[in-house]
Amino acid sequence: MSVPERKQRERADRERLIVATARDVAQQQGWDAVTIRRLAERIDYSQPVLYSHFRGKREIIRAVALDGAAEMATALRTATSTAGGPRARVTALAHAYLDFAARNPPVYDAMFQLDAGLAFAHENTPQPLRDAFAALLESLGELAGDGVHPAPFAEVCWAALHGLATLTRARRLPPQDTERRIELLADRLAMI
Amino acid sequence: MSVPERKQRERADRERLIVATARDVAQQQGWDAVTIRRLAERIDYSQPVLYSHFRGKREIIRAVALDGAAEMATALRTATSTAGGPRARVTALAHAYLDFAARNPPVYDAMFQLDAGLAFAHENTPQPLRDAFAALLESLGELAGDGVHPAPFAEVCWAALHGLATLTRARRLPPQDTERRIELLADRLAMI
DNA sequence: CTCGCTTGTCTAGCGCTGCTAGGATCTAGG
DNA sequence: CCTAGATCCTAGCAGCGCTAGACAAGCGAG
Repeated sequence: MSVPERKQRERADRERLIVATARDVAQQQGWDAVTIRRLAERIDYSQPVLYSHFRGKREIIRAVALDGAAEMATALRTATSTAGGPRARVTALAHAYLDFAARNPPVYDAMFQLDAGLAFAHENTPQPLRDAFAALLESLGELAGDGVHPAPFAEVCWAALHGLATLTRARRLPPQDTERRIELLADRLAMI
Repeated sequence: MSVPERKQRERADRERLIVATARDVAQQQGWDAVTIRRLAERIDYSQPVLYSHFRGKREIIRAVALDGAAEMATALRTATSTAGGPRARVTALAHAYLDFAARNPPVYDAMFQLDAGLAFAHENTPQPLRDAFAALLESLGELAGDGVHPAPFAEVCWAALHGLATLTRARRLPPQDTERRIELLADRLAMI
């Protein structure tokens, strides 16, 4: 292996380490605790090293969001693939979605709430995000019914799931009725 | 008027000025630009004066949220009161809700996104928030249908509206199809 | 009217943040 | 071994939330 190749690989490793550390700190103490200084101390480098990888905190959040999108896409696909009919698929999808949001709040925020310079359904939407949304569309679009455009339909379903996820976590909705809400959503939106 | 009364009134005036200034700055430049220092400079007082009114930034956000909740409640009631049937009422409500969110992003964030120590459906939920949610329930609950609990139903509707509002503003959903999404939501959720 | 006290306000400061300039150090190639 | 360049760190700026302690204004008592 040539020397520049090794250097490049080490650099990529360190970049992954930064992103993983950021995600870890965010998971433990929230995004506010993710400071460049703290990350630098955690990985035993000085601050300017981090700035040589990422332009700022926004770009780190962005990197975490892209990682999370890939994870979520596989989680959704796994959940729907093992379900029987369309009705079971949509509830499985809803459970998987809300479960991911509940288990990884900072990652979910990075993907959908924080300002990480991310735009969806746009020409320069990064691939992992496109893929995660595709995973949603796959299961939801098939339930749109005759004469209903699958895309806006899936968007509304997604919005409902997103609303349930964020309002529950922000303690704007009591968490105990989640199951009933999912069933209700499936009944109405995904009526077969 | 007695002297302590006058002092108390002046103090209340100043408190309203602080909240109004915070809302103004947030509307113009976002919540990140709302710093105690900046607010103090804007109202020509020093920082400790602000801390004599509010324990910190959280409490200021909270005050803005409560103001906004009262505003939203009247906006929703106005919109639904002038609509004819249930179907017209739910679309009017959806439009009013999304309109409020689009016109007052920082206020909406203070109410539903930011950590302002606010909890809904809780014993110590402040009155304006209870009232805003009551305004939502009024119009949405009547569409639940037979054998469906109105409260969870209204919560799901609310979650869908919240999802549309936040995802659109965060540029996760393209804004141009909003009208179609509202119609779709009304068709499915509020089918009569 | 004057004195002491409460109440209100400000100045100054601590520790933290994101971010950057410029110097030190280490490495690879000649 | 010696030099050029890449790499990294020390040190610093401006701004943040928040607070301690100094200071002034206004009140009631004598």
